Amino acid sequence: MTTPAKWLSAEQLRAWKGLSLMQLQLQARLGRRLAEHGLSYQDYLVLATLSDQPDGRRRVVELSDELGWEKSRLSHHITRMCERGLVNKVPCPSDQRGIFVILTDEGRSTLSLAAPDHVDDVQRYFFRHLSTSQVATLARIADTVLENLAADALDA
Amino acid sequence: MTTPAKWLSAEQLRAWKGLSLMQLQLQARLGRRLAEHGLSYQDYLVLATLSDQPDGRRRVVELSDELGWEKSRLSHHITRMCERGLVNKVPCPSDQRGIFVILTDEGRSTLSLAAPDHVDDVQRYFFRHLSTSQVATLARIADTVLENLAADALDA
DNA sequence: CGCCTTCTGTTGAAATTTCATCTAATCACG
DNA sequence: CGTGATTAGATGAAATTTCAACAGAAGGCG
Repeated sequence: MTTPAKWLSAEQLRAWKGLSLMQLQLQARLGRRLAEHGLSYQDYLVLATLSDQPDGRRRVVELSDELGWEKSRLSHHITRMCERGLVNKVPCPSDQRGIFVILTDEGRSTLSLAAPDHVDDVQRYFFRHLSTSQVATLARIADTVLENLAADALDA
Repeated sequence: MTTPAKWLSAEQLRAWKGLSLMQLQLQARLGRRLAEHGLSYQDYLVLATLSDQPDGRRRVVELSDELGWEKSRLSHHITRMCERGLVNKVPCPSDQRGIFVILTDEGRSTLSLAAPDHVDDVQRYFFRHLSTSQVATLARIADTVLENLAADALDA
């Protein structure tokens, strides 16, 4: 064969374009609802990630990994969320460089107000249209692709 | 059960988070390569969309639909790409409000230089890890979700 | 026609994100 | 221990994206 693939097939193109368009539209839609609670979609992600932890705290670097955000972006964002009273920053005892980001009471209550509507939207606009096996396929695809990206990043 | 779904299942969560993380990382990776050709990922999308058309031209409103960008974002972006000489703007004869965005020779050649590397990356980092049926599933999911979002936007 | 509504695209300011750089702390290792 | 390399996070300026408001053109309908 010449090369593995000179271009994308029609089906690949449909999947590729569709996926990013879907992501954009979905995010826009979800953001519109979250705005009613005074949160951006990004704010929500941060709050939700913090609340995954029982003590509502995460190292900045952990958040950065989980969300896939550059550290600078996260740092700026956390600063702004701090000013709004949604989170706090406290130094990490075991690593003097580290910072814990912690949910404030207000952050927690804002999240708990927004979450039901948000989850409802995610179900309505996304999962409602997917079969169980489709969901499983998505999860597996994401894991596989991410694993390979990570592996590739090591030797590169 | 209480309500249809109070929260997301573990598998749903895995799919949901994985999908957006994948998108972010993928985009970052692809962007890094495109930067070698002096293009951002966004630039590439615009150029590629224009080059889909035989005459390399699109109405701004068409681009906005295809890319899912807000018109203001697109307007600013086109302006900047104009200044860099990648595209031109010409008024649309049949609709005095309309603007055609057109690939310049430089835009076309920049794209043709960047495209092979980019397509290669998309294959390497994404499609390489997917079976044919997984690709088909992705395409169908995106279409379905987008259709329902569009339908929902009408009566809302 | 005249009026009202919708559509297209632009604009400038504000908010967000990126980029390069910097400081301090940890780590690896002789 | 000491030194050089790496890591965590912050910072300010530049680039990008959003938001609200706007102007002109089309379209609908009396």
